[in-house]
Amino acid sequence: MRYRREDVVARALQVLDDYGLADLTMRRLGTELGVRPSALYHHFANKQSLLAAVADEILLRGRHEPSGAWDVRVTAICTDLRDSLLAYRDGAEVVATVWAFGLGATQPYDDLVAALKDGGLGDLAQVAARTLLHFVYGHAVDEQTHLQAAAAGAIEDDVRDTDDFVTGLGLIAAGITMAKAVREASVDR
Amino acid sequence: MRYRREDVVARALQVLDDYGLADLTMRRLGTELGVRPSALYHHFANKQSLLAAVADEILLRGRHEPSGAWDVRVTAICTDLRDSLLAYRDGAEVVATVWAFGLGATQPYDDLVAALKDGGLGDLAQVAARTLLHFVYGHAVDEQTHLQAAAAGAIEDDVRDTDDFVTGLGLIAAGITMAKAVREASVDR
DNA sequence: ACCTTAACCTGAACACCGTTCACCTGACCA
DNA sequence: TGGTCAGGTGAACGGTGTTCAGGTTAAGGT
Repeated sequence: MRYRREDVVARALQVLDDYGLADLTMRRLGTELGVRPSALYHHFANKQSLLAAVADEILLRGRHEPSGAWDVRVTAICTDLRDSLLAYRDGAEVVATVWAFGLGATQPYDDLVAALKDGGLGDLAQVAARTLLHFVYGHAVDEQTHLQAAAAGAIEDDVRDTDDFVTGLGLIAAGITMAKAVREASVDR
Repeated sequence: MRYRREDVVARALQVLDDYGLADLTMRRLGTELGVRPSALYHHFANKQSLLAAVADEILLRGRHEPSGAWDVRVTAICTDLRDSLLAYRDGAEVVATVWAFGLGATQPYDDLVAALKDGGLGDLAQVAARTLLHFVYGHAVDEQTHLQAAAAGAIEDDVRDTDDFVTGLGLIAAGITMAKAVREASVDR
């Protein structure tokens, strides 16, 4: 059996979901595909590139085209993003890392900036988008970490996580709304 | 020469600052101390514990006792925290990871919750504190990542980072202030 | 039908990593 | 003087990402 790039990504995503990021190793993935590890380097320059492709695939599979008023769109983008991250084991960690290193996963940022610019945030759009992403990624990584600790240890899982996410997101959204008001007042009319 | 736990932590912090997290290895640290790597396991159960101690040391060295009105205290805690993280190479990454895994670095969270409770945020204090930390850690990790990329590549370093931090922090602070107002109105009077 | 080309893969090695464990050493204290 | 024990040694174990010269196979044009 011979594989194409996309086959490898799909299998990597499955290994990630089944065994976690720590066990998503080039050797493990190779074994899973019935192939030597070195064969994977014909599809990806290094493991980071592989992970970047996996991150983009996670985002692609959970993507909804943003629509509606700018503020509900911002909320929807963040909520959908969280759902995408939580859909695969260690998904948040993978996507957050790839985004932080600038290797991919740019879609959520682009969508957020577009929505915020439509909302008249102007130059604040980029800062606001990054602030939102820091929250969503941070919260999702926390949630998945504790979720995994709960699966191994004795702690029962919190359903409070979803409420916390909505609350935290609302906090930032309120700040953005206020900043928009201040901005429009300073331009006078 | 024989070492105590704190000597090892101090040296680890120096290795971190000089060579980065990727090169802070048990073998490297051992060599730096003139000792076999296995000797380090007399001071720490594993590398994670070592990193937890390093994270706490970073926070301890940059710590200012919080004081003043609750809102300026919240801002001061976040700003000082950022300064602490940026004071050592890869400091943000180390502290954020230790905090995420629940192995230490709890001081900033405790300080923030205390300040927010003083501000009358009530049950929202914990959520607000985590939201602030997600921002500070996320921003600092980004900043340090790009700062390192700039040191290696051709990109010149942005001074815009500090402005971005203040702006983003102000966004969340505004959201918290608004949430506080809403909360107090709903309790009626 | 043949042959070329490029994509795909092998096998073996390299230089690391965190961690364990039986054993040794030297300072301190009763 | 002798015991205790924190600190250190040396060697190994099983794992990691990555490289590279060479083999193999599928596809496509002539």
